Order: sequence, then structure tokens, then C-alpha cells
Amino acid sequence: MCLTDKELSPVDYEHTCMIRGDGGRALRRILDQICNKWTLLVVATLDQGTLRFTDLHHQIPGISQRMLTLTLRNLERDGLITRTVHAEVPPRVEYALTATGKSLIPPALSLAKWAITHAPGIEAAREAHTQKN
Amino acid sequence: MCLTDKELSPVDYEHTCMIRGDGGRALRRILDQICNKWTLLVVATLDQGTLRFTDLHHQIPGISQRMLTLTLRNLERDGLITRTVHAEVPPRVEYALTATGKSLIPPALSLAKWAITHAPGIEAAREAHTQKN
DNA sequence: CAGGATCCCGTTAGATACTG
DNA sequence: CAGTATCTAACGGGATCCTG
Repeated sequence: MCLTDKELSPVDYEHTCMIRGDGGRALRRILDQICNKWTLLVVATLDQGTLRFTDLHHQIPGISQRMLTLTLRNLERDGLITRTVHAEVPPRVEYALTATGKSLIPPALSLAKWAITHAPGIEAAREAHTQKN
Repeated sequence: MCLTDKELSPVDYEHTCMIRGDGGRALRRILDQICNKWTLLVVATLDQGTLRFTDLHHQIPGISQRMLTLTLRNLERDGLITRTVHAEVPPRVEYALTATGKSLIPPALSLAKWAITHAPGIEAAREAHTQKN
């Protein structure tokens, strides 16, 4: 793919093709799943180790029970976390990252670093721009 | 922040705090802006260099004029791209990444690599899971 | 405790038509 | 060429109430 591109340095070539791929469809399928409001936060929180539903609910301020449930179900379906139900009363359900889930931490971290580094500049640009109008 | 956490290895400590931060709010403000359907793709495409509106429209299959316009306006507002209008007939408008915009490529690339690497496994887990129901 | 079921609303984004 | 305007459907996500 991208073999007909010309006048690109090798590094640009690699960049462009890696992200754009088949028009970006394959990438977007995964990214749409990861980049919603809560997924990255849940994964990051589970980086601590095994946690129960209520633990997660307390450690992620602002999330509703509904969204926590949905997010956990999706992560389980995609094989990023495990869900273990203990046959007790009251019930106890524990969530933990799988190997795939853990492998998401470093890339997520690099994005987080970028966001935190550039947040002030972006906010400034945003305000300067809205001032003009 | 996170200074009261205990029994975390230094690396886990760093991971958790970087991403979770103030409950993830600062991170999400930026991420919400980056992780929509088209932004990353537009930035990646502009990594080639300066491009015109129509060039982008052709190189990003599936994007509508409307969404391309909106995405470009947001990127310009946040200082990630420049928009140069040439006073000609017919009009010519050129878009290019700023330094901030270029700095987004490496983190985006690391996420892209993760997505591409784990896409097969995720798809498989997803199908295996839906088979069960 | 760990959700499931509903209702409701704002935002996102696609389609289409029009313009300086 | 490079947009703008308008309408609409779809989806994400919050609030609330209920349950094994």
C-alpha cells in the first residue's frame, strides 16, 4: 500500500501508511472502541490490579453505573479484561486486565503525555481564536 | 496527586497517575478533541506536507465535505494546522501541520501500531464472544 | 453488591442542495 | 475550488427506578 507515493522521506512514508492504511478503516474500527469517554480511564484504573465493580465506580469520578457496566462489557468482549464472578452472597465480581489489555497502557501513556504537554498551548490557541471572533 | 496510593510498583504508579490524573478530566478534554472520527486521519494525511482542500477530500475516502470542513476548522482553532488562503480565481486554500500538529504524529503512531497489532486478536475475541450468545 | 430496564436529551455525522 | 446551509437519523450517555 502507498507504493505509488513519491517524494516522501522514509519516515514520512512509514507514518502516513501506518495510520492511513486502507483509508483508515481498520484503525478506526479499533480506535472507535478505545476512544470513547470512559474506556481508557477504566483500563488505566485496572492497571493497579484486580478490582471490584464498586472499586472502579469509586475510583473513576463521574462515571454512572450504566456506563461503567457497558464499558466493562465491551472490554470483556474484546478480550482486554477478564470478569470473574464469585458464587457468594452478596455477589463479588472482579475485573482484571488481560495481557492484551496491559499492552494498551504504554501507547495510551504516550498519548496522555502528549495531551498533558500540549494542553496549555491548545487551550491558549483556542482562546486566542475565539477572541478574534 | 495519587500520593496516598500504596503497594504500587513505581511503574504502575506512574502509569496510573499519568492517565488518570485529576480523574481523567484534563486528559479527556484533549482526547475528546482528537479521538473523533476524522481528526487523526486528517492529521496523518497532512504529515505528507501541504495539501489543498480537494487533495484531502480525495485522499481520505468516505469523508464528506462538511466533516472535512469542520475537522479542519477545529484543528486550525487548536493550533494544530495552518490555513492559507490565496487570493486567486479559482480560490486555492492550503493546509499544513504546525509544529504542535507534527508532534502528534508519534503518539498517534504508537496507538496505530497497537491497534493494527491487536486488531486480529480483538476481532477474534469479539466473534468468539458473540458466538456464545 | 452488581447490575438490568427505561426514558430522555445533546451531540455527531451523513445526505443533499446551494454559492462566492 | 472551497466551501455554507439545512434537515435528519443514529448514537452516546445521563438520570432514575428496579432486582436477583
